Amino acid sequence: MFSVTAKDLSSKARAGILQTPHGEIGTPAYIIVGTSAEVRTVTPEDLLSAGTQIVIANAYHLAVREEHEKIRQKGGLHIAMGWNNPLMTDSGGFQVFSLGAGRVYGASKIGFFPTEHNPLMMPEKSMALVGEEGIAFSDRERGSHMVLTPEKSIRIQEALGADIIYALDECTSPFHDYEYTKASLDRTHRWAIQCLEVKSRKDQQLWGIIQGGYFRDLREKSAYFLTRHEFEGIGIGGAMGTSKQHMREIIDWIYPSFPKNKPRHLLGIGNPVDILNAVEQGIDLFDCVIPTREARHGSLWTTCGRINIRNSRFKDDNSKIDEECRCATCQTITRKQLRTMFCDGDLSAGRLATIHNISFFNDLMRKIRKAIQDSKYSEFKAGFILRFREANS
RNA sequence: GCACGGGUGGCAGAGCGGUCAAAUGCACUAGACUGUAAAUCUAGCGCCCUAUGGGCUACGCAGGUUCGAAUCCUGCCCCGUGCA
Repeated sequence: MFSVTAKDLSSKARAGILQTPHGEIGTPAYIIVGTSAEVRTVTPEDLLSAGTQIVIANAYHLAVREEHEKIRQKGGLHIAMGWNNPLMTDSGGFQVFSLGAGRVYGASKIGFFPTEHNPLMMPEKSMALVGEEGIAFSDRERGSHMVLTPEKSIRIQEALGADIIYALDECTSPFHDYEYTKASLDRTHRWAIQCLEVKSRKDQQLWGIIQGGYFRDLREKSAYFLTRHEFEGIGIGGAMGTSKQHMREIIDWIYPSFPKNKPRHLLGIGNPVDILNAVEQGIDLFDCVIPTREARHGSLWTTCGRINIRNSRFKDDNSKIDEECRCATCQTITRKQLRTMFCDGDLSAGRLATIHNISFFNDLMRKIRKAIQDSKYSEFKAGFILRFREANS
């Protein structure tokens, strides 16, 4: 199912091929996020022409309004989305964080947290409550309520029918102390086993997720545990500490447990620099909302750094968004034109920006693969970052 | 001509004696966004300074009342509606 095809000589970076019933994925790869069975603003044709290899949708968001049943009746996610290429679904475990601590404190997976607050002391503000059996989600505004158990998550993901599915986990946050994170980790492991036991479709790969926050022994324990069960791929999830250095350490801690022949997915990461660093640490897969969300918000990624296309300095800029980019957007429109569209509230601006950003990230991964195959990864990385940051500052 | 109603920051539109450099929305200027409750959110938006504070000029124009006026009074100039 996964094979390494090339290794960089001066780092842990590797290139490989991940096989699925809907096609192969060359790794390192970027998984484009399509939470609700669509990548916002963009068509499957757009995705393909932007070099997309694989898309990830979300079990919670598709099940909270019973959408997964309709998708099952249609014949599955591939058909419902019009995407006859590799697909992945997330279990819903991340929503413990995003609808809990993330929502209550506006926190993200990496970075500063106001540690004087502890979401455990304010459970009424959270939309996700965790118990031994599973997660209880409630949305008072929308009046929705649902319970996600390991088995339920698998059933939903089997109804959706993605090529790769995830075991239900609990994504903790840096708010949680060692004791909580440890208890949560043991629970996530029990859930992971339940998912393995309950899984019935043979055409889907089940992957497990390493948790443990920024606690070395917990991360090592989790990595050891998960890699010794029959998961076909390994996700690295949860709180990544409060700095990029912490994330780096976490990956280093768990690296010794990684089986060489299984793909490693750093969930929810990230931006180009994070990716370049993590690839060097042996990571194969990434996914993040950055390309799509930021595109809709007017942030465009280029080889010379990120730009906000709405800035007035692009008012008369007749150059391409990125001179090196070959995406459909860059072939047809200038910075000035795209800015005008954004400022006019033209909805197709979001689509054009999304096409470009997706293309940029897919292209970055393509270059990374090439550099690894040529065993010039460190050189490539240094050159890319130099240019990326130089022009951006 | 008479009678009402109204003239507020780039625009729309609150305020109707002090807490008003003036609500709110739009526009504008920046910023944020890392397993998507995000086509969203945050901040700034009269001028100047020794800038989590201080000064100056402002609510059609010109006067007046008052300790104090965008807010009250008088005249003038515009705009809308009705009646001649």
